[in-house]
This record gives sequence, C-alpha cells and structure tokens, in this order.
Amino acid sequence: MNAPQKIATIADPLDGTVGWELRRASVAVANALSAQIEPLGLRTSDATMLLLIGTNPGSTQTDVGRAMRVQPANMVPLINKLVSAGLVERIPGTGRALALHLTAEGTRLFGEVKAAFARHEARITRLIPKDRREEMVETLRGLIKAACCDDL
Amino acid sequence: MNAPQKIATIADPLDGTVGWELRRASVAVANALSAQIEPLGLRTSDATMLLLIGTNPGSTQTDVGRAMRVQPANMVPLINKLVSAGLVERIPGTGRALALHLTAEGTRLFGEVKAAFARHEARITRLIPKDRREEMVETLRGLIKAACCDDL
DNA sequence: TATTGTTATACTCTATAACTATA
DNA sequence: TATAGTTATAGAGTATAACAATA
Repeated sequence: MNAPQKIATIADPLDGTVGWELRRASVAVANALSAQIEPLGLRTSDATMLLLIGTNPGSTQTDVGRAMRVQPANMVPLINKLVSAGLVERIPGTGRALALHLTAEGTRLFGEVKAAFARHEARITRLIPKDRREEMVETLRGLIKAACCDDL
Repeated sequence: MNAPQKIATIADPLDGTVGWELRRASVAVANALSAQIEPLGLRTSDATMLLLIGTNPGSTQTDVGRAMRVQPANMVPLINKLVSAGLVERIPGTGRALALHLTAEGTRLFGEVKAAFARHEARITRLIPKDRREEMVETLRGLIKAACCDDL
C-alpha cells in the first residue's frame, strides 16, 4: 500500500535561534573542511597544525596550541602523531622550548594543506557575497569578544 | 624589573576566515548558554531535552534525537539520566515506541529551563541588532543547506 | 519487513592535576 | 619563580555494528 512514510517531526523551539543555527552551521562547515582535508590522509586538527607550523617555522607547541585554542597538555599527543608520521621535527630551542619545523615531507603536505584550505574558503566564498561575509565575521567576532568579557 | 611579559603570538592564517570565526563564536555562545543552564544542575544537552519534551509531550527518543541531531543509540544514556533524576517518564506507546513525558519535577524545571534559554537569547539579542540577526540566521541556514546538498 | 529502542564499543575532543626541565 | 613540556586520567560527544521487540 506504500503509505507516504510519515517522519514524525516535533515542534522545535531552537529553530531559528542564533545559538542553534550557529552550532549547526559550524558543524556543517567543519564537515565540509574535513572533506577537503581527508584525501590527504589527515584530520582537520593535523592539517591546521601543519598550516600553523609551516607558516611559523620554529614556533613552539604552546604557540600553536594557543592559536588553535588547544591546551598544552592536549597538544602533546597531537604533535607526537605528526612527528611519528615524519611530518614535523622538534628541535631544542631556548629554555625547555622545542622549536617545531616541517620535514621535507611535511613541507610537501603543507602545500597541499594550503590548497585544501583555499578550496574550502573558495566554496564558502561562492555561497556568501563578500560584503555579507565581512559583516558576518564582524558579528561573530562581536560575540566572541563579548563572551571573553563575560558580557554574553 | 618587570619586563612587559612577552606572549609569543604567531601569524594565524585562520584569523578572519568564516569557518574559524564561526567555530569560535559557536563555542563562545555555547559556553554562554551553559553558564545560564548550569545553576539548574543540568547540562545543556539535558536542558535541551527537557525543552523539547516539555514542548512536545509524548514524543519519542528518536523524535527528540532527530531534533537535536543525536543518534538514537546515543539518546539512550541521555534519557536514562533524566529518568533516573525523576524528571522524565517513559510511557509505552504504539509499537515499540516509548512516549516521553515530564514528571511534576520535570515540569517545574522545564519552566526554569525555558527562562534560562530566554535569558540567553536576550543577551544575544542585546548584542546584535534585529536586522543583522535575521540576516545572519539566513546566511547560516544557507551554509547548512549547502552542506546538506554537498554543495559546500 | 520497517521502525524503535538497546547494548557494547571505540575514537575524538576537552579539562584538570601533578609532575619534570630549564632559564 | 616562571615558562615549556609531559604524563595520566576522566568526562562528554559521536559513530558504528549487532541485536531485540513490535506493528
């Protein structure tokens, strides 16, 4: 008889709220980025570290973690993975600091990572006109700033 | 001598990109919501379930999970927690479905949860003018839609 | 057979405390 | 003492596979 399959949908008070749509969009965009990165055999976090280290040779784990909002303790296994994969080297620096540098293979992947991020950004750019995009970033930064100052 | 403490900052290619600012804002807003919810002794996920069940008495775990984008398997321990806390009851419905209802205590908390969400929304509203807010939600939904259709 | 619910499991991300090493 | 790094651990969130119960 094939009745039109009924998918129960319930009233959703979250629908249309800034917080909820923000979360969903954040997940959607993260997934889209992941799809660009995955073919390189990397996680988004791996690719982000390569991007930051390649852009800032000699920076420390703490530096990179600060940029990614990842705590030093949580950076250890992440960087270890990159070192094991032969993409990054830790070179003793001043104090106890370890300067991070890309290996030859890491440098090659860095190029591909940059390209993947660029493709990702281009896809977003295609969907959101420039002025809207800038206005949105401005608004998002307002929210971030307010949260920092406990005003949110 | 108190030299101005130097915090090493590195060049950040992510800075100003839609994806990164989106993620940071999403985290910031989620933390702000959490701060409103925490005094009730609940996690954001708990409060969201109460909100959805209270708004839709008799809905099933699958229904609620669909609205929250949580898979059925992962809803089990979440609902169990609410049942253990005496906030929600599972009442046998048609088929194997279990209709979810708030207990008296759950109903009381539901009121507080609604108020907490309202305060949260009001704080965001205070920061973003209405027209900007609507435009942003529209843009966010565009991103979500595009990701659904593999256009992102 | 399709839907709902459940169990078990594993992986990622995050947070914290306690510790070591170096200037 | 302050900074960088490390270790261990615990919790939340998420994903999948396999299974049971019911219309």
